[in-house]
Amino acid sequence: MVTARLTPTRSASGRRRPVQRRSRERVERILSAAEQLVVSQGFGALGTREVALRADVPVATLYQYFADRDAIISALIERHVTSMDGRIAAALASLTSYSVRTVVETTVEAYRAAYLERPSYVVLWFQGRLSAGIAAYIREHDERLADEFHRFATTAGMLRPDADPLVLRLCFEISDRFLEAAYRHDLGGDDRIVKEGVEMIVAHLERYATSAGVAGIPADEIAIRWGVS
Amino acid sequence: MVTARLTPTRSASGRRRPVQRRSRERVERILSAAEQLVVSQGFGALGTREVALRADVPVATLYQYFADRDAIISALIERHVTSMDGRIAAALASLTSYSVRTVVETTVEAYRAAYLERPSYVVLWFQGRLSAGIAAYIREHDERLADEFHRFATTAGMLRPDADPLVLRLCFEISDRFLEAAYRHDLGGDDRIVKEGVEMIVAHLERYATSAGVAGIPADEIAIRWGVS
Amino acid sequence: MVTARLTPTRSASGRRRPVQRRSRERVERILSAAEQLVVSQGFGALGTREVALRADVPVATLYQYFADRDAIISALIERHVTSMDGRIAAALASLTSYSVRTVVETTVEAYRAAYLERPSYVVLWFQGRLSAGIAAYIREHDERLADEFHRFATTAGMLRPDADPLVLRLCFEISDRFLEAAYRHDLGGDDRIVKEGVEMIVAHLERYATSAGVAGIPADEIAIRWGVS
Amino acid sequence: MVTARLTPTRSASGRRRPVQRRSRERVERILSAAEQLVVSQGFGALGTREVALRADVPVATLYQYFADRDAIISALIERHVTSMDGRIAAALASLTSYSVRTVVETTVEAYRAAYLERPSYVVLWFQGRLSAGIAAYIREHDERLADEFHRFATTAGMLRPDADPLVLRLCFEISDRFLEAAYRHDLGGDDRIVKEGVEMIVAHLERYATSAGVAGIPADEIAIRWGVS
DNA sequence: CATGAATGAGGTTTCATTCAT
DNA sequence: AATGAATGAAACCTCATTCAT
Repeated sequence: MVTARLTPTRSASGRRRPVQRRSRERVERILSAAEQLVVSQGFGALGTREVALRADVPVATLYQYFADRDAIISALIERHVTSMDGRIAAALASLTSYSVRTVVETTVEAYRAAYLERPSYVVLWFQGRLSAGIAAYIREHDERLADEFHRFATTAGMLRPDADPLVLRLCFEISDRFLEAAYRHDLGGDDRIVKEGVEMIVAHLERYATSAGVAGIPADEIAIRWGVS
Repeated sequence: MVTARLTPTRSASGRRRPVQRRSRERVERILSAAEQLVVSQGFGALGTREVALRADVPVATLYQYFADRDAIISALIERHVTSMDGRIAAALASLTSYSVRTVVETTVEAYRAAYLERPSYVVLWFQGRLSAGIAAYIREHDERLADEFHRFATTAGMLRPDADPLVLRLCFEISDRFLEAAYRHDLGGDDRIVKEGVEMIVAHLERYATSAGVAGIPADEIAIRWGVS
Repeated sequence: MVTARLTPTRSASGRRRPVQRRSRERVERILSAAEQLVVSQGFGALGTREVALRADVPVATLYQYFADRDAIISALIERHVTSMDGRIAAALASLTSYSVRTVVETTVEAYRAAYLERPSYVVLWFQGRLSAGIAAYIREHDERLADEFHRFATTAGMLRPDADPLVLRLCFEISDRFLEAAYRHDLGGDDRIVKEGVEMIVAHLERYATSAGVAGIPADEIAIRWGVS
Repeated sequence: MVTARLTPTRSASGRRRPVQRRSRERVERILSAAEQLVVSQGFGALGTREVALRADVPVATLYQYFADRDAIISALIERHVTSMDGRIAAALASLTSYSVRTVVETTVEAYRAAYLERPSYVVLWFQGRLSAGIAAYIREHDERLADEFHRFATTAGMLRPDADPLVLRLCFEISDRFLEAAYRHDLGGDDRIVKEGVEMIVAHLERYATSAGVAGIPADEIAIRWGVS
């Protein structure tokens, strides 16, 4: 875990101190190097020596910022998760009409935009999930996100009140997978696969939707807003 | 890759030579040890030393049967794939009526039966997919299987002739995933997840099905048989 | 070695400068932390990081007060030696009658009192003796102390003038050892071992003693005083 | 701990197999290197890298013979202890008359002979005693040896039956120490120190001796023999 | 004077693989 | 064919120390 002192604090004068800026840059460089490595060689290749080499810092310096090798992986994942959550929240908040289809499509679009910007995402997401603690972290996050969707969709009246949260969790799992498949061979993402996947998800969710949830609910008629936690 | 000499060849006399039988047993022991290890400790723990220890053979002896560590993993996967393919073929061959639903359900049931017998499957399948060459192997196999399904289903008249093979490939991907989700926390497989997943796949495939493919075609009306390759 | 600036010097005004007082406190804190560490974890655990942590000063700050890690150990030992010498001097100065037995017993008692107050002593003494320079320092000190005893005892007429200084040095060595043995398992010191040891030393020294040295010489008949160096 | 297979076993033909001889030589080389290192630089310098360098084997090879760094230290100590015990037993077995003095002098002579042959002994003995498990091992060994002496001496009628075993333990401790002192500066051992030390021990033990134990008991009048365990 | 940050050097251990027999 | 022994390469991590501020 990145140590707290790296969180951007401002000195009394209001300027960031250069030392802190340098630290920040280094953490960035290290994480970028790690990401690059994971993406090109797989998670197994993420060794301290290699990361340090690519980040152009001495190995010992890694330990200034990260407790151990796992902490680097954690930070990598965390960074992605946070970024992803932000993108989804922003995308959903800007919708004017909420239907199962618009919500699903918008969410998928948010992922696609992220993938476009950072192709490392898929690799991180899929391979990171395997090792011990990380797996738990990602899974919990995904389930939390799915449950948030469930709460939002039922409260907003898109899904019937008795819709099982498990359904949404499954939809997240499956979306993960078709997205992975879509981006596996094609850095831009195979449009046909995405389209098929979205149809599958939308069709499935509409089984649990209210008629308003199918037709769409104007944003101003919804009391609850996404991500206003 | 298992070295060629292990493929069951018969000596001039027509009897297997005892040495070969011993070799065969050893390969089995090694692969079983490897599988046991992967399942209990994860793929990272599959080291030559450990495998040899559990198989009760000297480490150096591994190299009599396998070119290198990766070859052990490959053989492990290959063994599973072959076993899985056989199970699916047998299950489908015994159907009396072929519909999208019965074919999907039967296939999924075949997987479930295999998982029940060999819980190692999920681990092997999901974690093995990560490292380099293995990933390619599994993916190719899955695509070949999906394409075989496509050929079978269109030839048999279950799917419309213009159904995109890609649709079936996607269904395989997604089935993989909901099965993984179902078996992740529950060694017996979460029935609700499996049911949801099957419904999603069936509903999606029926979009591309003929009416006969939805209703079911008697086995004796189908010219082509599954697995008679 | 503690840097010179820490020797209590007075500024021109005759008052200690507050900065120096702070330094002094810090040195104390550092040494206490080091001692605590050595006693609880052994000498091997005396690392800069750990000492700094326990002393609650930044690691780099250690180097304001000590040239390097060894200097901390040296200071630790020095502090003990000085304290020990003071205790012995005080104890001996208060004797009213000087005989081989009273001197030995009093000296041993002084050690015991010190051990009682600072159980760290044994650890410091025995383990510290190993590394390079420290060993020499302690040995020299012990020999100087033994020689001082020799000078005192012969001048005072307790030992015969021709008694070999080597005998006293040996007695110091051996006392060290039986004390270590006595305190090894027993924080209070095993009385039986101490008693045996004292008897052994006294008996041995009396071989070289004058008859007055065995019987005891009143303090006011002795021209030389201990510790008036 | 050296693995069992290194114990000199003979093959069916009665010849040592060359492979085993080579292993044996390597273990010797490693232990000698370690010993040399400990003696010249102290125990702290006993690092795997350094030992391997001096033994002229790759670092990884150390782990063929020793489980870890500590195992090397253990083997070093064990080797010395075994050798020492043998020497003492041999020396005592050859005595024709047993008195407190002859037994003490003979034992000390055995130590001296060992020191002469292997000057590393003192260092090993004294410094090894500090780290964790080794300390316990040596101490226990010493106490066992002392108790064996006690049993032998009381059974043989040299010491009074009520002599406290603790007395002998203390004598061992102290002998250790005066020997250390004697050999500290002088590779041949300072004769005067040894002489003083022996006198001190003999004098002390004679306090607990029978008159026969002082005068000497002919070997053939003693039922029990040393080291015939 | 004080210190956060940086780092070269080294620590021990494991690994997959090869080779001599 | 079988294997005990050997090993280069790399793994992660810690340490005492210095330096720029």
